[in-house]
Amino acid sequence: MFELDLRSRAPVYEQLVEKIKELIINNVLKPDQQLPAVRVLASELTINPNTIQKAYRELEHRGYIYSVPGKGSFVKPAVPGTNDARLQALENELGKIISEMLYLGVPPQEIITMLKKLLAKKEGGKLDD
Amino acid sequence: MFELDLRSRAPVYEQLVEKIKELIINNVLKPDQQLPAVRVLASELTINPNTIQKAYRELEHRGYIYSVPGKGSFVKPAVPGTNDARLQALENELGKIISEMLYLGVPPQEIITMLKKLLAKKEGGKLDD
Amino acid sequence: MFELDLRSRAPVYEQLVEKIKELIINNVLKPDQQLPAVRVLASELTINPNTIQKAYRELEHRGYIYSVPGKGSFVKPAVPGTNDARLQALENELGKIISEMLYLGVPPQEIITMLKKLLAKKEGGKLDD
Amino acid sequence: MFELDLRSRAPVYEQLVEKIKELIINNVLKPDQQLPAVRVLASELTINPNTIQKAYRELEHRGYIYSVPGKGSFVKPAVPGTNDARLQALENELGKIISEMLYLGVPPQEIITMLKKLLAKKEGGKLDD
DNA sequence: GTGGTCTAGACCACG
DNA sequence: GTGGTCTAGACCACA
Repeated sequence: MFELDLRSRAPVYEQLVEKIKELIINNVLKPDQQLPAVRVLASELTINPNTIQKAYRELEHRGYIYSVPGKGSFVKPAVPGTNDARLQALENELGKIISEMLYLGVPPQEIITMLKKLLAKKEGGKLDD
Repeated sequence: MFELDLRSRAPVYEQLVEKIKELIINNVLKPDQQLPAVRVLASELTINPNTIQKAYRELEHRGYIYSVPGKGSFVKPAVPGTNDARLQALENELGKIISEMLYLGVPPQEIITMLKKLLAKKEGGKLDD
Repeated sequence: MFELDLRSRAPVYEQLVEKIKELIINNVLKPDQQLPAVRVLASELTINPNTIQKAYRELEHRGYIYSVPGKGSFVKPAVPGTNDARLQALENELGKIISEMLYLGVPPQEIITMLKKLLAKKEGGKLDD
Repeated sequence: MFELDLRSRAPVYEQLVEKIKELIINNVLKPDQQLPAVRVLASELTINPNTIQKAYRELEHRGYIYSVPGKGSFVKPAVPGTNDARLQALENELGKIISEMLYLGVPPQEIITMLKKLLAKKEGGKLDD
């Protein structure tokens, strides 16, 4: 399903959170789709089930999935307009990235072009579903 | 000079790295300008000099500053075209941010507008220097 | 009759208990009225009859209903003055809620107002029956 | 510091969360005061440190404390006006409690009296600090 | 010394 | 079979 870097400084469970979050955001994992069972994913990644569970719980706290004991874990459908705080944080990050690009000598026009290209790709990817 | 959040779960030295990196990127600290001496900064921020040391070492490792033994640490001038790896990483991050914004329901057009607004602000700030 | 949230992390039988308890408390289910048969309710809610059984057993244990073997389950009439323990527990819960409201900055006067408003609504609802 | 019921159906870590939350809400644990170290509390309660940590992390997620690695865990000062959702939930719970009290035969006037008495006690307790 | 991560392995409730 | 809880015990980064 995906790869983990066990030697990374980032905790394994955090890497898991990021990877799964990405799959959800990119619509690879669809709303209400079931995630791999804790034990299954654990054995696939040769990682302790507790670590997977920690990742799942963190994803639940962050609002990306929901877990039903005895049933499984599922992708939580996003409700637009309920994450203003998150959006603000994203705009903030965006600002930092732009600053660094400018610092590295990328012309503003090129940044805009880059953004448009990325948007086209993402939108295209979405239409593929 | 700047503020640290000792309550944050982010390590102090990491916060330092981020803050100084920001000052360099935003051209507040100019190329070849000398950074505050370790002991001075330590007493100003009332934190352990070892922590400052670690932050400076990290900044040097990441290519934002250089150290001259016996003299101190200085801002490393950015040379356009020599940081393709970093640029690639930034584009990657940009992609993730865009994905999440789309996921949260922000229309593509609005993202472009947001970017342009941010660019205008940054460029304006730079011209002020 | 009512809705269950199969996505909730609360066990289905617990949700059932709460819902039915609410119906009894709010006098929608009257004293000595018969509850739906286990199998009927099970097919209506499309859940396992065993789950309904468990909920009914729990409700009986808590004193809200009584079962007549071969006949079915019925709402147990409340006899004022026989539930001091439950009342004490409720006062306890009330205390906790008040504490948290005060902690969150709600002025005492506003809490009293809120209570009176709620009481008016409940009493009104009861008169409607 | 407090007691746990190891035979209860409620998970130990949840009991811990509730108890500590109560201490914070009732101002027994003051803002920015340090909580007992994970290992210390674990040995005091003869419970596994992991369980304590799980409770602490949950409290952090719910906004009652903050943990700084290497430093300790501390009570997070409450910021009034930032918990509308929580307040709504509390009002909801309040409604249920009132319903049940009415069901048990408590006259509305008595409920108001009870509330006022509780408020007086809580306020008095706060003034004691 | 602090919180944090991770493993191995056991047991439980739910449906 | 599912998620959840708990223990015992090891190791790490930070200040």
